[in-house]
Amino acid sequence: MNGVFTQIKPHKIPEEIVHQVTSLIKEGRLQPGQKLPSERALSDLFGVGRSSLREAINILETLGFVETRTRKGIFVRSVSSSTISDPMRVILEEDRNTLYKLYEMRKDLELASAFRAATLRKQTDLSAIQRSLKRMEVDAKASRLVLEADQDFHLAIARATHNLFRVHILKNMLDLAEDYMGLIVDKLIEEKDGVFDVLAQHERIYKAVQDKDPEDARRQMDVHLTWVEKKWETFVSEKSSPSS
Amino acid sequence: MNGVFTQIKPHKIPEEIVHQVTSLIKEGRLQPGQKLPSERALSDLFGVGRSSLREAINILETLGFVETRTRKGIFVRSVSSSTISDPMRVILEEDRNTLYKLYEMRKDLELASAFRAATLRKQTDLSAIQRSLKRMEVDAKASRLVLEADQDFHLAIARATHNLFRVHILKNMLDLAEDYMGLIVDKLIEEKDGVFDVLAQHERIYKAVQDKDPEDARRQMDVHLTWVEKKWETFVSEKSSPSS
DNA sequence: TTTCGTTTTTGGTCAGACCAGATTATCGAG
DNA sequence: CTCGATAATCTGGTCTGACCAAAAACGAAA
Repeated sequence: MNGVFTQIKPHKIPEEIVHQVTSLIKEGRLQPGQKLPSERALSDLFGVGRSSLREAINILETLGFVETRTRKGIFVRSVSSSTISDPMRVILEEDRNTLYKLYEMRKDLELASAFRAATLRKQTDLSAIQRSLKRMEVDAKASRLVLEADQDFHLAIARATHNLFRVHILKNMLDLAEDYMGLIVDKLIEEKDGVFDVLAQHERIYKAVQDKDPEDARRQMDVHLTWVEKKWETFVSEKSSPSS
Repeated sequence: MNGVFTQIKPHKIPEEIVHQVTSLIKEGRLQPGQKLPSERALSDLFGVGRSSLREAINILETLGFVETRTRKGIFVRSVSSSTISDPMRVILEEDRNTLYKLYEMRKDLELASAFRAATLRKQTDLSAIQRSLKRMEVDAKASRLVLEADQDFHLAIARATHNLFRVHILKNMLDLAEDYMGLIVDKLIEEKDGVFDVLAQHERIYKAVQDKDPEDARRQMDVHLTWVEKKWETFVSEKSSPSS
């Protein structure tokens, strides 16, 4: 029965206002740069108290739809890129040092994935993994960016556990990592034969999964991710103290 | 020169509050699920008017950091909520049988948590864990619901790893499980001396963490979660085929 | 101990007030 | 009639106090 019924929520006033205004903006009836009436006027127009109106404006502002300039007015923002605020992102933005915590979690997650994949993998999973290996090899030899193929591999492992949640969470973390580490992965892998080291590690993981050896799969995954971590650390420390 | 200068903005009160609260969450001083003081109390604590406080809460809510439940209070959300839990909910709603996949993931997560906690735990963490043990014992003897104390224990373990993401994601999963399993945990534990079995298992985990024995901590956590899983399975099968 | 009704608390909302800049209106000097 | 200084007005930001309805906490009766 669960999930059949839609939540009935008492429509709060600010939310209602937010809905109206965003609709107007989306329809183009409110143009970017346009100045809205004053708070007092708006609260009259909507027939609500000023506090409720202000709360609505606050929401609209943090959503990026409008911008209030003190003592000047409320303006419709031009570049209202639908920024879906993700608290994880906010935290990462404020403090880059939490990145390695994220990596730590990812590592735990992937060790477990490798372990389970080694037991649960089917033939189609193996093919998918192999395809990602091939792709990386091709990209590497063409000295092209390898990041996508790398993500493909890791996601393929997660998929081999036939657990959707695992795939979702991993994907989420990979996205976050990509956004905040940038192309660092590519950079630190590309140097010299880094790519081929990675490739070899991937292949060992694949082998263990293929051989249905959970312990080894986990170990190889550990080796791989730890290797990357080390590379990353030296890369960062070189950057921060370029004592060349 | 661009990007060198920081924007000087007249510090508006709500923004200041938002900053403080997000910092507290990031530092882990505000835990996911935790209830904040009431609006009136908070406005006193911050020394601002209730309207300013409310605007701050509104911003925090649209940013996804807190959640206000009307007439119940303001609660800290797990930072993974928006990004991770929504897709998970969809999956669960579509197919209830995926619940055990969720449990599988949780298990992986917690095994890793126990492992790391055994290394990283500090004295204060041990106290916190012990407190949750005590609480469960008291609740059990008073034959009251034990679910909260149980969650407390598992969250305390996660906290002992000093990894914000781990705590938030676990909390998220616990909430999901609670929503879709209901009070099943309590039901299947309450029968006979199930509670005290659980308590004993918890204590063994605690012991391993205290003794800084990662391998054993993981093993004990495995034993515990597998035990619960088994209980759950028999419970479900009895329910679905009540051949009494 | 349990149950049921009362009091308190909580978030949601409104009205009115004050402040300090920004805007605009006003009006006298040139 | 123009220009510029001054005053009235408007704006967003903030505070206080009040009321409502539902939830939670409390307490008395069973």
